[in-house]
Amino acid sequence: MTNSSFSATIHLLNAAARLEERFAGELGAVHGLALKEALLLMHLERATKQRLSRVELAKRLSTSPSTVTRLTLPLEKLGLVGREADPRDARLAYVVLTEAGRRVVTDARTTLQRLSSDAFADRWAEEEITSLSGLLGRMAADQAGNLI
Amino acid sequence: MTNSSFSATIHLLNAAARLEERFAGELGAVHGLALKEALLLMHLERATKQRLSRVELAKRLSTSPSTVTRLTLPLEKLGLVGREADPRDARLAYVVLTEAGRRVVTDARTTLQRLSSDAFADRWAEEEITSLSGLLGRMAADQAGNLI
DNA sequence: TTGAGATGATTGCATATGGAAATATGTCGG
DNA sequence: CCGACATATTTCCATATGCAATCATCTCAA
Repeated sequence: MTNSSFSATIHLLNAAARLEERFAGELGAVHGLALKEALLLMHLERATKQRLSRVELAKRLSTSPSTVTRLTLPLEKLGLVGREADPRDARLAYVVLTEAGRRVVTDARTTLQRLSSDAFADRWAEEEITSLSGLLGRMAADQAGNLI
Repeated sequence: MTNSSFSATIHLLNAAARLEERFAGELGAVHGLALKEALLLMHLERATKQRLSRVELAKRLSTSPSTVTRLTLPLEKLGLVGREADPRDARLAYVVLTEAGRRVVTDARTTLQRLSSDAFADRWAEEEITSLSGLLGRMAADQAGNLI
């Protein structure tokens, strides 16, 4: 008997790698955004005041604070995000979604939704997708600030 | 109503990122292997004659041929894999698992199984994990040479 | 109030990775 | 057989990323 946790893990890593590969190309071609940049904007969109500290973004993206710093640089130059200080804590440098950023993230999400639908288009019943989504969602049950 | 494909996709990417982060540390500490190196060895172990061409490995790992070339270099120096030519096609440079590689991959898989079990330890019923594994496996149904 | 330790952000450095180019070899039609 | 095109591998180059060090600021206890 094969360890089912192991089996799920291997399948999960494989599926994610394939999806990322598949998404990166089209998302970049359509919006000039990397997948992680789109996810970053989506986190901002969903946050209170549409802003988050860099450390908080790093946690939600499962990446390092330094990566967030470098990820936001080009987005700031493009005017998709801005920078805000916290009056109570001068260490914080919030990343805040701009009006232009709101437009871009809306479009990018539409593209991601289409790509997602395509990925499940064949051989999948709606209830199977819902079941999969629910189970995967449970893996993030302990996590704050989920996108969905 | 939220697009369930989109929801599943977002959860999938998030779950994979968290698992990779979690696994990388311990796998490296225990065996000195990166997650992708362990997966590479596992693919070889499962293949006919325990060998695969670099292009085939790239497909199965969802990475580029150049990455496979560089991934195998240190593994070869460690004696975990070797190189074999194909008598019929001089372009091919098979990556073949060595006896030392077999031992290492057995140990690494044991570690991965333990880490996987830990990841699902709480809040998960066996049948839920099996269901998740089955659904994720369907996402790879079109793929040749699956690990599981 | 003050000093020790914690936290947020950035930067330097080393490593990882993809894509294009270069090279070698194979295949196929004429 | 020959040339055009395809395929496998490697290398070059640019980019991406994590970690450790650094700096600034905050918190808390004495």
